[in-house]
Amino acid sequence: MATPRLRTRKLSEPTISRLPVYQRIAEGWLARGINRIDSKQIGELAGVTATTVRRDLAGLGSLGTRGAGYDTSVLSERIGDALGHDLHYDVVVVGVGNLGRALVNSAHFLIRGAQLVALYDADPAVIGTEIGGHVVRSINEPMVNATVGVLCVPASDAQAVCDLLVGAGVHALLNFAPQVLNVPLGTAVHYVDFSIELQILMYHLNNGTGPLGGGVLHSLGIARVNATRGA
Amino acid sequence: MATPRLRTRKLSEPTISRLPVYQRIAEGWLARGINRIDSKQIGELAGVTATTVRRDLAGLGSLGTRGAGYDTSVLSERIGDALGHDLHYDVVVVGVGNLGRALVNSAHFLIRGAQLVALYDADPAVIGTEIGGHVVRSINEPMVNATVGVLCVPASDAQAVCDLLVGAGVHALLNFAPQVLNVPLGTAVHYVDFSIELQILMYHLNNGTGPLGGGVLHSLGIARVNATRGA
DNA sequence: GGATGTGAAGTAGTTCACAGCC
DNA sequence: GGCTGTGAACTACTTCACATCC
Repeated sequence: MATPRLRTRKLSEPTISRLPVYQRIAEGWLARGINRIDSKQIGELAGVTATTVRRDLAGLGSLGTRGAGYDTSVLSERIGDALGHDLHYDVVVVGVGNLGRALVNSAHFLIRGAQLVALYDADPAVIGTEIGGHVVRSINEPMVNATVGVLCVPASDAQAVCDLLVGAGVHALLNFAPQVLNVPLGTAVHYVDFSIELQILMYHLNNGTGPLGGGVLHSLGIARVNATRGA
Repeated sequence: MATPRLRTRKLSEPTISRLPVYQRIAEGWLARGINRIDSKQIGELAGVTATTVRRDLAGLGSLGTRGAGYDTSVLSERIGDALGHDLHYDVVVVGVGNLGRALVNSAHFLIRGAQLVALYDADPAVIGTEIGGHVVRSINEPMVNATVGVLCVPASDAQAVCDLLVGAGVHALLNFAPQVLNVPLGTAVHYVDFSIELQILMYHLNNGTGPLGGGVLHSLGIARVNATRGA
């Protein structure tokens, strides 16, 4: 489990959120047979400045070549290392409504290192059916061992499911329910809330703003948080 | 369309992402008949410090009462005003695969002010069927007039759909495809990328970190961004 | 020549600490 | 007494500008 290894020093939160973007860009170029890219090109595609790209990448060590830019395959690999893609993660998805299905069926969702091991649901109508190559299990069955839990359940069930997952040894939760979760110290929870994303967009619409304003007016670098309990 | 009005001064990006959380908390308490809340309580439920809550709310004017906290109904209302919930938004969703359905069927997704006006898809098998009270139209039909467009299409189709929406007068896009969009200046784009959220979580899992560390170890305040083109 | 990597400067956001008001 | 609202300090992040190296 804990495989600390000689990882790079701690990266900043904004950097962490941008690295996956750079990696995807590098992989895209690599797939097209291009194996050189510079910080200006990455920045344009990612919607950030070239300086920011260089700072972010400098945090992973000296990956680039002065005068020539970055090697796309080295870049992809080193970012993967920094994000922990070389480790192995067993992922459990709880709740196979439309959102759960969307994730399970998405080619993009599970990246290298992450492997779906089980699906759970409470609805007898879907228990036993097969989705994305996995038979949906009852939430009342014992949980399999896993590292990451993804919650795609209603807010009212989120805490109970969270407790089940934590009890089964899950240390990281991706929570799509608009509900703050209580977890033991040492458990990471990351919240994604669609409604909040829409509200952020609406604010920018009203105010004609967005952090960036050059040619492409992105509403980049926004965030997500959590929600209320009960109600 | 443009209804600028006497809006509050510009709010910071992190503040904007937290206000919807505070609002939901206030509404939850209000629904339970409680009409007073203080910054410490909000902070605990939202996973931020009381000071941050007060700073954020101070940006909307003096909403609170010294010694007594905030009135939950006033709070909810004023946050709604700041985020533009008093205005009206016509929302179009393109792509009614699992993700599109999840959004359309979610009670939480559309908040006050936002109204779903049409669904589009390219798949003949779903065109003409009814989802969430709306008949799915063909992407080849002319687009209805709308303010906000939600893209739930594959990355390869995202730019084309984006162009259609922008051509039809849409000024704000919520993009779930892992694809950076080119839009005219003045159009807001907000990106949500599930795979990136998972990668951020995995980083925190490996590093035992998370911006906050008190009792609840949230991986709060993370972000989203975009992706590569082509591939 | 050209692009990286980085000290230094600048900007934005958070936290402290307390004055002000109920 | 208690909690808001805010100047001041602090911390974090970004941008500038340039020395460094291929």
